Amino acid sequence: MGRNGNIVSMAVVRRLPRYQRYLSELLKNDIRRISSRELSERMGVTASQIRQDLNCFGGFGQQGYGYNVEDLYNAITAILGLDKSYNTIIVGAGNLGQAIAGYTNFEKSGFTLRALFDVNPKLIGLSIRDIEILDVDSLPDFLHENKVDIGIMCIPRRTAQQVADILTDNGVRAIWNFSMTDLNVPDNIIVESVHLSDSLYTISYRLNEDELFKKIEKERHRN
Amino acid sequence: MGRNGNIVSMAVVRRLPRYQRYLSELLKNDIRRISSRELSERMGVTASQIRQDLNCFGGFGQQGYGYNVEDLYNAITAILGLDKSYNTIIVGAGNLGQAIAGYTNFEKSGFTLRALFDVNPKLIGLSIRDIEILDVDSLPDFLHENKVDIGIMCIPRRTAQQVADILTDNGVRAIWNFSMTDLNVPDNIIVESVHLSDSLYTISYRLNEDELFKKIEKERHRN
DNA sequence: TAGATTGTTAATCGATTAACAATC
DNA sequence: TAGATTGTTAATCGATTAACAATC
Repeated sequence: MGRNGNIVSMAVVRRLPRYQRYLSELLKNDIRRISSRELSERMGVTASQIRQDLNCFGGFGQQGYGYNVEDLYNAITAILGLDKSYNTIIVGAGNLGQAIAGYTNFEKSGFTLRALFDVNPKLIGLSIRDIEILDVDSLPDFLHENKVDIGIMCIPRRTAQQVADILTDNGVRAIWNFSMTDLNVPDNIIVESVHLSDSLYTISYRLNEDELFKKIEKERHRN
Repeated sequence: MGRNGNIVSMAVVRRLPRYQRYLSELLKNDIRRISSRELSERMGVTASQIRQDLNCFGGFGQQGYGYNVEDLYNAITAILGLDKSYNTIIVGAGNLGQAIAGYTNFEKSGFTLRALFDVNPKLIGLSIRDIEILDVDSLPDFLHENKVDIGIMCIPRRTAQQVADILTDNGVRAIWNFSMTDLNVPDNIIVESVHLSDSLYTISYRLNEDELFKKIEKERHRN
């Protein structure tokens, strides 16, 4: 068992959705079979890695043949839990919350948005795709009456921990966190954080790396 | 030099913004000095890792004392290139594009949004924070006339590669990609992809992992 | 000075890649 | 059968952690 309490390491798990995307493309192009070598060339990874990754979950290929695209696609879809459905809510119905609420692709993959919540009286009562924006004060009551699997947090840093506590205290099993802060939650709760600013700052880092190390080199010579 | 052409490994680089966030919190709370051990306890990482990471860039601490919070904060800010400014544009002014356009925090960190682009005639001509939404057809001309460092792509998969080509052919040095597809770009172009669906699917995976491996175990017994 | 804590080297751990026997 | 390609073991590589001399 990995350090995150995961059976399979997160390094592998994070590659699975990408495999699914590429297989879905192959399916669309009516490609019926594929070898790990050919898939590896398309994806820019090693064939070894693909075979190792898949074999965490079972032997999906056939020696001398490769993999049946449709079977493998279905297998990975099931591994990702995308053959099941999930109730979600969004807390924070600002621009980002509304953007995520608008992604109908998530609905198609089995993630059903049950409600949005906000503090802003101007937003409360409005609807997005016929899903109402409710007062965040009613969140605990809503969670008592509705089974919610995933809470999507799109609120400012300030109130994030407080909302996370409400979610985890009321049966929500996983949090998709867009608040730009880290959350403290019980061990059995899954947290997936998307820190947009962290992601952006890696870009500015990389834009400056060469210059930075020229400067560091120069300082070293001085001493 | 790392495999991404990076001097410092991306594993380290991706931790830097988090260090900066924690140091900024310490600053706010008027904490002047901190040891790697105490910071490690707050952040839930090892003190060794913090010292190793920082020493990729220089010796910022002092034996027997620790680190001066303000100095270290400023150093990491400079390492991340956040002491400089960047011109950005957003291609795709839908919900997500508008959400990102609305993040005034990015402006504060030196990322200046110069324009948005869209194909939708209903959006073209509108403004967000006084920044106009332009016709995507005018994108090449705009890039000729304006130095743009970072192109932020919030468009559907279908046209993503095409737009990426326009950006990279016209002097944009980095792409922050929210289109749910991989992009092919020249080696010298920086791409940072935020695959929201990939992130979400790791949650459904983790919600089902235990059950999945019970099933796999059962199948193994059968054979 | 004595205590604390860094910067850095060495040891460990985990992830990736290579190799190849098994087998379709 | 011969060729191809898997599943899996072994080797390599890189990242993390531990240890400790240097030094504030």
